[in-house]
Amino acid sequence: MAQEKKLVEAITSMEEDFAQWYTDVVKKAELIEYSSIKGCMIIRPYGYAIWENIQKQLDADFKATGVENVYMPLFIPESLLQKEKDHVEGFAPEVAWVTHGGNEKLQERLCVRPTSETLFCDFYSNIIHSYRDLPKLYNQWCSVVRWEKTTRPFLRSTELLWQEGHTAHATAEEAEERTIQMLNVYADFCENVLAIPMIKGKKSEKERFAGAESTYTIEALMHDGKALQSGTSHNFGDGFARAFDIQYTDKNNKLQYVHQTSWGVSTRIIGAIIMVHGDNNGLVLPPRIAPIQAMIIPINQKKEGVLDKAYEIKEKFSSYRVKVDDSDKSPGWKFSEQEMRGIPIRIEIGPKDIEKNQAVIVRRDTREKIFVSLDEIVNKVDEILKNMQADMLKKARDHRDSHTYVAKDMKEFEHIIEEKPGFIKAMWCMDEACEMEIKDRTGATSRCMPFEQEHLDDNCVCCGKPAKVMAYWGKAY
RNA sequence: CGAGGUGUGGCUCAGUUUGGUAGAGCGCCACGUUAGGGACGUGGAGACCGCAGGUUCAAAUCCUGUCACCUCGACCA
Repeated sequence: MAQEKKLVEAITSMEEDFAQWYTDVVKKAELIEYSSIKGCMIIRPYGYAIWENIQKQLDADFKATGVENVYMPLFIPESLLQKEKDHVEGFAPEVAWVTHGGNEKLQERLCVRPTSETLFCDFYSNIIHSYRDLPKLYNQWCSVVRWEKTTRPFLRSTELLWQEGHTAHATAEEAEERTIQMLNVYADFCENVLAIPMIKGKKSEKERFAGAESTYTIEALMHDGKALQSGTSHNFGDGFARAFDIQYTDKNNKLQYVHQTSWGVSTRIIGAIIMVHGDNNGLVLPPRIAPIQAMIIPINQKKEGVLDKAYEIKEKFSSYRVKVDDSDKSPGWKFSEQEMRGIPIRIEIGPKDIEKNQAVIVRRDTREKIFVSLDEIVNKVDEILKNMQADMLKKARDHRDSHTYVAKDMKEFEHIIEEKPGFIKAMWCMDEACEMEIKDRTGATSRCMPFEQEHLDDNCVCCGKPAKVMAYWGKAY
């Protein structure tokens, strides 16, 4: 990486300033434009196309498990938000309030939804009466607003696009099953489509969602060694049902509370794609999510026949997302542009190639140049896209694994945090005091208690008392 | 919300110390020549210097206030 020749001067190198690198990539790849409202970004066509691909594939995954889409209101009356105590306390500091309609002051303030649990609960309390009405498996694609103090494109914005699934079940077991099922849907999607390996696990009490009985998470490691919570799935038990009075009559004619779940991923996941796969020349998109999978770049396109050949090649790729860059820029410009935007494959076609009935294919991630006969180009591109998808996941996994450390006492823990950014695996007594102390001393938070447990030691990394669990720790976005 | 920093054509910045009425590079537009890693020439458009007051004959420059953005903390998905 360090000795790699830097071709795009417009992007600050990661090693120099990771935060600036991120901002440069986001801007130069034309994913977003800053708007005049703090924390609200304009998602440009290329950035939105990535989100649309995420939506398309995740939505199909949800529906395959029986989920249906709905749409809930943007506003929540204050009284409704107040119904579940923990929930309000968790979200009240960061909600935006509507106080006036036109010039009239409202009788009751409305909050712009920071999340829609309360709306779904209110809705469910009206439509669920019998065990025959269960389960309810609803999801909505929408945006929510959280008045954040510090914001960054995709990672933390005031308004964010996401999906929130909300389900209601007859039994606790069924709710727990659904919670884990959706977490797996997310993790599989991230690995298979986004080429981002995830640590699946349970959040500590402290990190748990406001109002939830348990929160599960998928955690990814970014290139700079910081962790990113990339999706969550919550089991609410019957807490919300009791607060909102969501009851049904069971087979024995007894009144029961429903058990609920909610789960979401947001545009934040785009931040993960950038920070896991990107390099000093810009974005690198996994082929399965890339809005453009291959860009055909004609060389000397004014020369007769070159552009025609480029379009002719494009025609061969009807089932792929392929474009021709026929703009009036120089080839070098187009190369840089293709790299900044993370387009997985570049197909160069010029007079010399046409003579030999070939094209030059260049992989975005490895920059490998491959000369291929035009007769075999579709198969070759297909093969490269598949390899690239697999290689990117492997590379990300290797990076994560080589940046995951074990700490057995606080001295080790502090040393690792100082010297080697990444995940730290450490045993924990599950006492919140230790969690707080670790945060105070190192800045690291508990990321999750992974499903895949390991016994590293008998004692808690912090207090030395008997440990109950192995947890992942790290500095997080 | 605390500490520090920055606001000047679309972008990056010079000019501010010592007030005299705004400059460069890139980008943009037109024409021509080019074309295998951000091409070149010629011509052109584009800024009431973040905003609001104040001092002064005169303010990008000095004073007061305010807003926005960035970095680092605290808080949070």
